[in-house]
Amino acid sequence: MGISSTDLRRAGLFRGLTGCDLTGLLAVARPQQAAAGTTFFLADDQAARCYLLTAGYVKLVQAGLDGAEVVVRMVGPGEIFGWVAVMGGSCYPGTAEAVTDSAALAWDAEAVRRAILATPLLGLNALEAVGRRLREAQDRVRELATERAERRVARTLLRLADQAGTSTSGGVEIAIPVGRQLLADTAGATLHTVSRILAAWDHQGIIGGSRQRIILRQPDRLRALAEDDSEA
Amino acid sequence: MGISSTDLRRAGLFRGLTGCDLTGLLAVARPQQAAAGTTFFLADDQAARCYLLTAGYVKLVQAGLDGAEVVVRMVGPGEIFGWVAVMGGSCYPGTAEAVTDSAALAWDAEAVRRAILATPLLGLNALEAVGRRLREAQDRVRELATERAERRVARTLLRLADQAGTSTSGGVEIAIPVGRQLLADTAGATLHTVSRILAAWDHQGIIGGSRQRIILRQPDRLRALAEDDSEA
DNA sequence: CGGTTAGTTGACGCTCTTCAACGAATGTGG
DNA sequence: CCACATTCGTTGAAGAGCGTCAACTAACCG
Repeated sequence: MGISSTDLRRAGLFRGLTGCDLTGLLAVARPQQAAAGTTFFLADDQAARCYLLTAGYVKLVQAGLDGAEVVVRMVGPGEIFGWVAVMGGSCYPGTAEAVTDSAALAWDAEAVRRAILATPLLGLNALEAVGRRLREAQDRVRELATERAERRVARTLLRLADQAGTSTSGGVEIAIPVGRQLLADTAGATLHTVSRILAAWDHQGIIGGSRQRIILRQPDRLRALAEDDSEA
Repeated sequence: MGISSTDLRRAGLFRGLTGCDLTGLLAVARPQQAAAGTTFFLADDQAARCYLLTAGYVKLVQAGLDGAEVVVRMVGPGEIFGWVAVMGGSCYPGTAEAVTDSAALAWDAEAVRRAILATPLLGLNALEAVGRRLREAQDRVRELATERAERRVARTLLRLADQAGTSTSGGVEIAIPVGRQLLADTAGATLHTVSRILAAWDHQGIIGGSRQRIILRQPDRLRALAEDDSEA
């Protein structure tokens, strides 16, 4: 079950690259695994490698001064992580912890620099990927600054569904084990607030699920909560 | 008062480029001005150009659903803006409004793509610049999610001082006209909360200044407020 | 000197956090 | 298969922070 070049081509990062380029990149990549709960790297580690997630889900977590955790990003298959610190030659700003059993390809910082210099299109693609993430981060800044918890949680659920949703008969199920704490750390709220909000939505039939599992039964109503100015 | 290649070289974006590359880039750049209060581009405009600020200060603003504004970033001389939207071929996510009279160099989206393909190092530099932005944005996400208003305002002031501070006898003066509203939009708070916080600091001699002008009289105490877990 | 913009300050109340206790689901070892 | 510890989730009550409303003062500008 090796990783083929066609797998790689599917990742946006490698769009437009020649087969030759891809095999060259594969040759210097190191496969790496992380079981659920373990990490690819820790915050403040010297950034030595950057990653392309091939399977599983990884959360990038930053710790606040008082121990509060914030999920900066959820990474899904085909997405890259750890690139920013590597390009800047600094330390990783957060910890990359596998939420499910995960697999990734890792490249050394120097190998990536060489690859971009040799294949400028790769740099262009990376720039686009990092740019998209910058945009997402800026959107979250706006949301945290202006919107209230309920709406942020709604958005968080929709994003997760977008990233890891599988359509079932009863609605869209999020294929990642999502606990209240994780949701809270992602939405910028406390476990308690999230629990209350979800309980209310559950009673209204908007969502369902059980421990660590969430099903969006009425995504439209969630979308309304996330975007509308008035209530439903 | 044209812009020389040495000016450009000072901007991190062009580090390591040859004089030949630089003159080529200069040849396709269009100088553009914006008086204080006017804009380089508006949110939801089709992203046609990206910019390198050569003089002045520009704020990138996103508007929330209810009309609340959030300052996503303050841009100073030598920094680039508008790149993310251009690379993604999408619309600008926010408005770029000059806070002081400003000047910039603008490049067409296609020219930038060509330049990066021709000069991969430029792509590498851009990737690093965008990466730094991403990191800053993620830091702000963490701050907004975990810290309270007072600390966020302290950080905002320190950042502004870092970016546009001039040392004077009485302390570090921020060389940008900073109103309470701007500060609030940047820190993620309301005008009123900011006013109260600054009034308190003023009484304690931590800061000073007058209308639209702020002087950090005791930057160390501000730093303590921004970073320490306990109070002063 | 009026008009306008920027800033201050008080009172009130809504969200959300905090503190605390409880209930429910999962896994483990006997 | 059942007692057990552990993790996860729920729910109530109290209070803090900060947003909102409102009124007022001070500075700037023709």
